[in-house]
Amino acid sequence: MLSRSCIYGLQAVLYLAAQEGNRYVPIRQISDDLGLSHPFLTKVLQQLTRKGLMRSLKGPRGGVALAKPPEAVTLKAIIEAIDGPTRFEGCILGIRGCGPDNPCAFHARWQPVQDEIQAIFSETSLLDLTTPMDA
Amino acid sequence: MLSRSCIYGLQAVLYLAAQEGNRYVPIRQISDDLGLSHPFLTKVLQQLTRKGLMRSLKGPRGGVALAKPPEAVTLKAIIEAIDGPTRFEGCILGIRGCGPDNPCAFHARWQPVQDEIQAIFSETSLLDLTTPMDA
DNA sequence: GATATTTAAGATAAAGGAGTCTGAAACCCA
DNA sequence: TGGGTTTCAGACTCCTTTATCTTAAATATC
Repeated sequence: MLSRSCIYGLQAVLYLAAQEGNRYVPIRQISDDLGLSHPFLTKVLQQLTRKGLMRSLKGPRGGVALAKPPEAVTLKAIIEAIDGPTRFEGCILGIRGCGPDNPCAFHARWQPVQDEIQAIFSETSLLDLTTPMDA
Repeated sequence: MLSRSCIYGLQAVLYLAAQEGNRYVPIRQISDDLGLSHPFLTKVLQQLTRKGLMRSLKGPRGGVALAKPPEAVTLKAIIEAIDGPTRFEGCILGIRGCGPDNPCAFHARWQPVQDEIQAIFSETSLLDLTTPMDA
């Protein structure tokens, strides 16, 4: 449903959001703590850095950090930066020409679910996932 | 979200469900009408035949047909036959150890959406998609 | 029975994602 | 200034999915 790259990226930014302060954290520390491949996670996080979602610093005491406060970063922003914008858009059955003008048979039933998926990713910030829900 | 194989399979069974009667339809006719690759669609439909969701007949006037009436076949059955059962299950963030006992931070928010996705695929039959919704 | 038609099955090829490796660049610290 | 640390960039490998090709098997029609 989400690519592995995307899952790694989300886990990493949630890890960063849970850190005290906003200091640089080495990718090695993140990959070790989350049990992910270090070279591959590095590749994924480079995408986030290039898109301006993270800052990075080379050298000792370097690493990666969030570019914005956790409440200003949505899951959607991370997902789109890694998987691209088309992940949850378009006709799920891939029917040619299906759209608002010419909806396929499944369109009316699926649209509400699709809207809900989009909404939950758009509205959930990293902060939401680092504080208890019943707060 | 769904594999291409799965999308092809769904389009094909919906095509069959929309046919008058339940006669055999050549895969070539389906692939031509839907604009899909014939050899690849053949491979996909073979999986459905092996799983008992379709019947097939070789030779002239042969082809494929639904094994059961359209109201007895759910989208879920098709999806599981092609993509396997794990498509919409498990933690969407791939967090280790996430489950009902030890839910991750996103679990409570995502679960209702996941349940809804499962429900719509389980409850929608091929017949539902060949008759107008407001019937 | 002969022939044309259609699916079945297996091997094979192409493409993309996942993952690794190496060297370079930047940076801190002594 | 020198050395160790860490990200960056690119090339490279591996695996799964997608797609094609070829041959065999089955069947209707003549």
